[in-house]
Amino acid sequence: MATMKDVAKATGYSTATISRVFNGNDNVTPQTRRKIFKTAEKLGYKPNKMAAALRSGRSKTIGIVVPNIDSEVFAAAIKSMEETLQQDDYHVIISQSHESFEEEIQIVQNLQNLQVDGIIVSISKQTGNLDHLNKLRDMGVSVVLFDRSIEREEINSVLINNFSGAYSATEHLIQAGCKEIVHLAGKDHVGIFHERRRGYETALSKYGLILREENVIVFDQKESIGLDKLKQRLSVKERPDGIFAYGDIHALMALGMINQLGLRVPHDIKVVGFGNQSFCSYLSPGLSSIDQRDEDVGRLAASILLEELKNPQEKKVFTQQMLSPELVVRESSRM
Amino acid sequence: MATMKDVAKATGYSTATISRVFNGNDNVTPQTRRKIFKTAEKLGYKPNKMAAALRSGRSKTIGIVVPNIDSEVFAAAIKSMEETLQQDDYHVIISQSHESFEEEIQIVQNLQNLQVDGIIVSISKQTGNLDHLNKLRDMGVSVVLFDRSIEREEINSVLINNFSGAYSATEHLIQAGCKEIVHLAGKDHVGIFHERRRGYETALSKYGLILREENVIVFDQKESIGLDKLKQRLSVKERPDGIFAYGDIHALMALGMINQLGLRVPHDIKVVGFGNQSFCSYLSPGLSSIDQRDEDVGRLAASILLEELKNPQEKKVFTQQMLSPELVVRESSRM
DNA sequence: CCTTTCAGGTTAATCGTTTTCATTATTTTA
DNA sequence: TAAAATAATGAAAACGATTAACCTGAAAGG
Repeated sequence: MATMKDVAKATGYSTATISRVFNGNDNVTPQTRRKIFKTAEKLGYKPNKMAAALRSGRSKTIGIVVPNIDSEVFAAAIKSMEETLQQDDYHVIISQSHESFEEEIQIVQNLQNLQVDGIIVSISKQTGNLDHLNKLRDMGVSVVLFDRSIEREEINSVLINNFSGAYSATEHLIQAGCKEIVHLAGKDHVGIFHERRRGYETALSKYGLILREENVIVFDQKESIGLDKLKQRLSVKERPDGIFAYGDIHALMALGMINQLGLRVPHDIKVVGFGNQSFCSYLSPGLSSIDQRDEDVGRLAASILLEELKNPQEKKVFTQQMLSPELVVRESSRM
Repeated sequence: MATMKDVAKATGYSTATISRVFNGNDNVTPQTRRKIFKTAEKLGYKPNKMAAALRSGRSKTIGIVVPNIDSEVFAAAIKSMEETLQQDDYHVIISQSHESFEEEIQIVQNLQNLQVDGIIVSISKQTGNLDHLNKLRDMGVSVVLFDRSIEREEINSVLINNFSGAYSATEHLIQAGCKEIVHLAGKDHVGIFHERRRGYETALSKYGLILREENVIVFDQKESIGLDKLKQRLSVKERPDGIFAYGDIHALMALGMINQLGLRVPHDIKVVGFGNQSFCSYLSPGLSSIDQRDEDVGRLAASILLEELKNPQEKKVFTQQMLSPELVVRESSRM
């Protein structure tokens, strides 16, 4: 493998000049530049990024930390992050915390040793504080959170407005004529699920509907208890006429149960999910859902990071963006 | 940030010894080891991987190249690769080729400049030859392909047997009583789709069923033409009683159409998909499907890579693994 | 014609490790 | 007990770039 020295020797220039040529726009004559490029090409010279990273302190590498890579949310966000960062010649290193706070801390450590220039993180459900990230930030590594955060922390973040998403979903059901709406809820200690529940509750009260305890069913795809409760709730005489699920998968499970009970969607009961996963549009009836705009989130997070990397990171300045998710109406909730 | 020198100065040992301590089991007294670890801890010393990489030529980094990160197949495979590699202290760099041969070549170049120790690739649909990968291999970088490959190439690879998967899916439909089975097919120039079609055809002929041209419908979720054709095919008097789709999404679309036409699954027509995506089990009726074992594929590909990294890569020796996918039977194809 | 100025280059130190070779201390062997 | 073998450590040269600081020669200004 040819090195800078080889190119220097071959062209008669010094390595400094070679370096300038390969790093863009310093003071070099166009002719010099051309000559150097040509012989570099001929020698098959490619800059060794490790060496550059070591010397300059900038690795041109960004760490991305997510609970899990599989999961449409994170996969889609990572996709657009990679695309955005790659445009500025950054590479992307991926790690999974598996929803464990400890693993997350370990990973952040590792990434620091790897000299990443920045990291983009979606914190684990167990993450109790952001000390590990703040420490990193203090050491000059840019940090951006996405999808999940912790309130009151002064840190760059790109979130979606789970509250407003849930609110519009519920509002939409109400406007479609639903009077008795069930909410399939996530565990309440998870911030985003809590917000979704709040959105549901607020919409109900705004429209003068009564918030009934039995209409909030905590639901998890790994446990059958939620499904049982739903079945019960749908089997009473005055059964609900709308369901807002905190996730598309849960909406899908509800659809199955509805089907089993011989009810028809949307005629007897209307359903809205959350996430707008790709299968929603291929179901029939199509499942209405809240689009989380994962790719937008990813792109934005990456842009904020790039911005901070370009400009001398002024202390204590941080960006918080909250995207509004969009309701996508399909047949499952039509009047 | 503390460096090796700092630890050396603080302990009185030389950097060589520090290095030995941090790289495991060379000749160092347990006491020395302990002392060094202790002061290293105190100083907050962490080895700089960039420097180590530069000096040793080993970056402890593996590049993963996939067409797209979102897509359950790749996301799941990447997930288990990351988990496997991380156990041996390797990091994972991800790039997307967007199904473009040119991008793929570019990426492989980049990864080489990054001094990755190995790469795991799922080639793009456009990739016509493996010159770029063979070149890399010749330069001492380990290469493993997964999910997709090119016939007759002598290169490490982990694939699933698309033929046998499709065969068992079709066979299963036949054994469930289907006499007239439609195959929703992918474009035939894509290797894996071609194999699936072959599996379908072979099963038919094995069981003495006639292969009718009108029963093979090329289908793409982005075009409506396939769906139209399917509708037509299902609207005739002697309509098909089974559908084997080359993807779960396509099966899902078929289910929608079946629903629309007032037919019942599995009573009037049975359906099997391919991929066993997570939504399959939450549908009702549950969608039978071929499980591609993405996580196994990922884990295996990573293991093969690790193996090769450990042992001096003997030339011209390569491993090819073909996993058999498994049929998962659900209600959509019950008798 | 002499001094500035500045574009275009060069020199050489440096980033933080790994690793070869040499050195010293310790144990084994004959 | 001397010689040989072994174990534990050290000195210093890489690895391949970046970059601060320093040159040089020619154009420009007076």
